[in-house]
This record gives sequence, structure tokens and C-alpha cells, in this order.
Amino acid sequence: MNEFSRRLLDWYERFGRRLPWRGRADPYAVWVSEIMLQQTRVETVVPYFERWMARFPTLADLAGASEQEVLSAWEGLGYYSRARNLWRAARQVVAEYGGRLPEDPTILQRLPGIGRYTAAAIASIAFGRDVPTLDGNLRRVLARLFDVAAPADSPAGEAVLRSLAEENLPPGRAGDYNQALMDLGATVCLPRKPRCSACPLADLCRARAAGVQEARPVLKPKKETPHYLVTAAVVRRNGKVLLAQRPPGGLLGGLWEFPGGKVGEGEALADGLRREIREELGVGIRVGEAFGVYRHAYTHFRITLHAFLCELTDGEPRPLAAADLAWAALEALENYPMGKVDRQIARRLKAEFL
DNA sequence: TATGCGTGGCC
DNA sequence: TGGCCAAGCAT
Repeated sequence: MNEFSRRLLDWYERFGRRLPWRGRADPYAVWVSEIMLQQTRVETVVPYFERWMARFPTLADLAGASEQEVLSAWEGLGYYSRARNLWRAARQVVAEYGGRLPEDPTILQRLPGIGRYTAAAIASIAFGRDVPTLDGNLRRVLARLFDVAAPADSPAGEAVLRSLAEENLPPGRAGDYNQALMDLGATVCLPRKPRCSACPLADLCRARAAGVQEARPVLKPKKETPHYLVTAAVVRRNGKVLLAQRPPGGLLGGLWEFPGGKVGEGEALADGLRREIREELGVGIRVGEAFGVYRHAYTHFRITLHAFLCELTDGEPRPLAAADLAWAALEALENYPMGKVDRQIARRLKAEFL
């Protein structure tokens, strides 16, 4: 073990975070945590993880649940394909591996939702395999420590960083080594304003000249985010409200929403809403009073959504683009997993009409 | 190789 | 306020 790894592990022993999925002998718990942590902060994940493990304590419990139950438990965490893939993978593990998670990273990587990083993380943390990981934290820490100038999100930069991670891996300690680098990246070697004075590796860091740390890692420029005008129809009948289920795979896949869609350039809001409802559900509506304006920023675009109270005027709704439809009682809206904006509308609907 | 996929916190 | 970022994966 070299100087770098020894100091890193010493630091981890003293300052590593105590997290609910650490120190468990349960590979399933490690797996769940790794999926939840993809592109998501630890503080956000902790309460979801606790609730998840109480609701689906074992891999078999998860495999026996319904997709809707799983999406409900995931609601608010984002990137919902993670939940669907985790559920599908659990069923696959029960069907093909007798309910035991495979230990080999190349086999793990064949399961939906498990890529190169997650396979290595599970193999090293849950099964003690000597495999290096490379995630956002490690990219940043290693790019600074070894002053890597190649873009960290390019294949060339990745290859350099991956070999650095591997060269320094202390045999028999991969799980701790990987997690130590993640903790260092999350608590000390921060993206902005790194706390170099608290870093156990500061004197080894090749980017320790003033300002150089924050110039690492080098990343490719991003595109600007478009802004869309969107409408949604709140259609009520007999104390119930019309919901549409979004098709699987895309944005908020499998979740429920108040039907509607994008408004065209120069198109009036009410016209756009009538057109969307006609195309989506095959019915005509009368657009009534406004029921709120909701602004929301997704990662790659932002929307301004106008909701309207509406009535059916022509025909019974049938699912066309949407996968399914429901007339939902206001009391039961919690049972329909939704994205953030639709959940806001649902809550306000209950407050006003229940 | 580039793009789509959520949400919350920070400045 | 809008932009950036946070334990990636699938296509």
C-alpha cells in the first residue's frame, strides 16, 4: 500500500461518514443505496433509503411488490427509470440467480440499471472484490491530486483517471478505498471551494497551487436549456378527477399526471390545451378558469405550466398516447405516483375541493 | 459519442 | 433569478 492510500484509509477511519447502508452485511442494502445515490445527494437519499428498507426489507420483498408500489416509494427522488430497473432486476435475480445477487461485476452489469460504476461499487463494497470504481467524486479528487488536464468526461480522460484509481488501490481494501475517495470528494475536495486545509492529501496534491484545484476536473461545455409553455387540464366529475398515466421509459415514465402538453409558438393556452386533450384522450373539453401557474426546472429544460379547470363536452376519454386513464377520488390521489408539479396540483386540489 | 432522464440546494 | 452541480445508466 502506498503513502496516498495509507493516508486516505486512515482519514476514512477517523472522518468517514456513518451512513445507514454502511456496516451492513446485506448486499441488497448496498445495491439499493448505490442506485438511489446515482446523481443524487446523500442527504436526499437517507430518508428514502430508510423508508425503502422498511417497506421492502429484502430482495424477495421487492421482487414481490408491484411496479406502482415501487414508483410510489420512489416518488420525489427523480430519475424514475432507476426504480423500474431496480424492480425488474430484483425479479430477474429471483428468477435467474435464486434470489442471491451475483458477486461478479461483469454479471452484475448485465442487470438493468447496473452500469460499470454500480457493478464495481457493489462488488467492492458488498463482496470485497478488488475492483476500482470511477464516479463523479473520484473523477474530481483524482483529477486534482494528479493534475489531470484531459477532460474528465471524455474517454481519454476517463481512461487516465481509471488507471490512476486502479494503480493506487490497496489490495483487500477496495470497498473502503472507494468509499473513502467518495467521502473525501463529498466533504473535503468539494467542486467549489475545496477545503484543502482539512485534506489528508493536501501536500501530495499536484494541483495545490492557488486556484488550480477549482480548474480541475476539466469538463466539456454544456448546452443551454430550452423553456417550454405547457398546459394541464383538471377535469372533475362526480367528485373525481381525470388522471393519465405517462408511457414508460420517457420523462416521468409510468407516473400519473393531469393530462395536457406543450403549447405551440403563438398558440393560445386554451387552444393548445384543447388540442392536446383531443390528441391524447380523444375528447373535447371546455376550458374554464385558471387553476394556477407552475414554474419548474428540469435538468435539460424548464417549463411554465398553466393548469385550468375543465369539463368534458364531447365523448368519453380513452387512452391514446397515454398508457392508462383513471377517474381518481380526491381522497385517493396519494395512491397515484406523480412528479413534483402534478403532486403540487393534486395537493392544492384536495385543499380546495375536499 | 451525444442526449434524455428529476429534484433540491447553492450562489 | 437562472445556472450549476450531485455515488450514472440506457440508447
